[in-house]
Amino acid sequence: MGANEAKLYFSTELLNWYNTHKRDLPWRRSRNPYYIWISEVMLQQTRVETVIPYYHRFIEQFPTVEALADAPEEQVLKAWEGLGYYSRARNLQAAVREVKTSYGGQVPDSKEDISSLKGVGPYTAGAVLSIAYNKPEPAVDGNVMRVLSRYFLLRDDIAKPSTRIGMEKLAKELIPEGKAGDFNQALMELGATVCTPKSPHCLTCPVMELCAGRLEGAADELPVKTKAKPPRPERRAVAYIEGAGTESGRVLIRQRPKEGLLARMWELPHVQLPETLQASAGRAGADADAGADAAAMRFLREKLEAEYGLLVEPVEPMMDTEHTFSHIEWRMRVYRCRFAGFTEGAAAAGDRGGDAGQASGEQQEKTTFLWFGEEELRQYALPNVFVRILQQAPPADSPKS
DNA sequence: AAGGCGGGGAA
DNA sequence: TTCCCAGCCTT
Repeated sequence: MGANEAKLYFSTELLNWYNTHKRDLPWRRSRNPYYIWISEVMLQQTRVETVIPYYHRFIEQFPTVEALADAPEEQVLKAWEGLGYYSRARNLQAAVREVKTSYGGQVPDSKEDISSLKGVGPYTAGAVLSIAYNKPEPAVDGNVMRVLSRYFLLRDDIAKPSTRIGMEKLAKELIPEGKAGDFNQALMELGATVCTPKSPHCLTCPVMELCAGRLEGAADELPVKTKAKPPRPERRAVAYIEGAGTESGRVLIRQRPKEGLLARMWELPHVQLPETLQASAGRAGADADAGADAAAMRFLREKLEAEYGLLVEPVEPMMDTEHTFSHIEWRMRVYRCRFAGFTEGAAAAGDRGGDAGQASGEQQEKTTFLWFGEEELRQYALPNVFVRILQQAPPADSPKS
């Protein structure tokens, strides 16, 4: 069996299989390059089932390049709330604005032009070019690398950039004449539904007869991929600050800095506890933690005042929760706090949000605080971990039992 | 080349 | 629990 024969068999059978087995996905009902692009960005590191509702809402809210380009960033971030990797949303809008101003609103159809857009890497460029324009460009993602690793018995570490380059070369050779869009999608579809990471469904695979990985009994060990480092744990004390008087029923939130983790998202104020306070905070309500809670509450109060001129009086622990990022694990304890104002020099939080100057760090950007209630729910984007806390926390004005 | 950057579903 | 998902960007 020659190598070329195995390749032709692979492409032919895969394409035939796709034509009868492809899922009916929203973005497959359109050839609009803008819609394809939106879907591809949302699908980066995110599952199809998760993306579908976001996709519908997003194209309804921003139906054209122009609509997204002209929208306030706050609104775009809100539409992305819960999807994660929020730089995708900011990069997408920046790129769409570039398309509006430099490309007359038309999504570029050349590799060079589309690759110059923010957030458009090798995969997304190939996906849009092939699916929307049927250009013979490879679109190599995790699915494709897994499928090719198994079928061609490639033991290269797919975590290495050099491996992806090789896969792209191979994938491009496999594209049947005039069928780039369908073939690339077929490759990913096979990886998503048949050639799965664990226990692949080889018996229903359209190319199992010549799959070198299966014939070698190595399908389960492929692809080779170096393990990621485990996330580093961080203990954090969160301030659940209830409003009083005209702000009754609301909770104080702040906006994160414009760069870095969860950039420009809103959240409950929180501080990382120093190592000396990290060890003991573990189980809410346990007597043994009373001292640790007292120390954590004191640290929380002092830190918020020093950093933001925010005066609070922590009252008691409310709940514990964890949130794991790719590289950090937040172990959080939420403390109910009484609001006691801002120090002189730090503007009070108002309906429109007030700037609170930071006592330390002359070059740091100012932090905006505001009272978050029912009316603000639709406007401000919060990471899921804080949405969960707010949902579980009892209403601020409800009597405690 | 390595690390930052979310969140959730599947096994 | 562990893995990894239709990846990209910065250093």
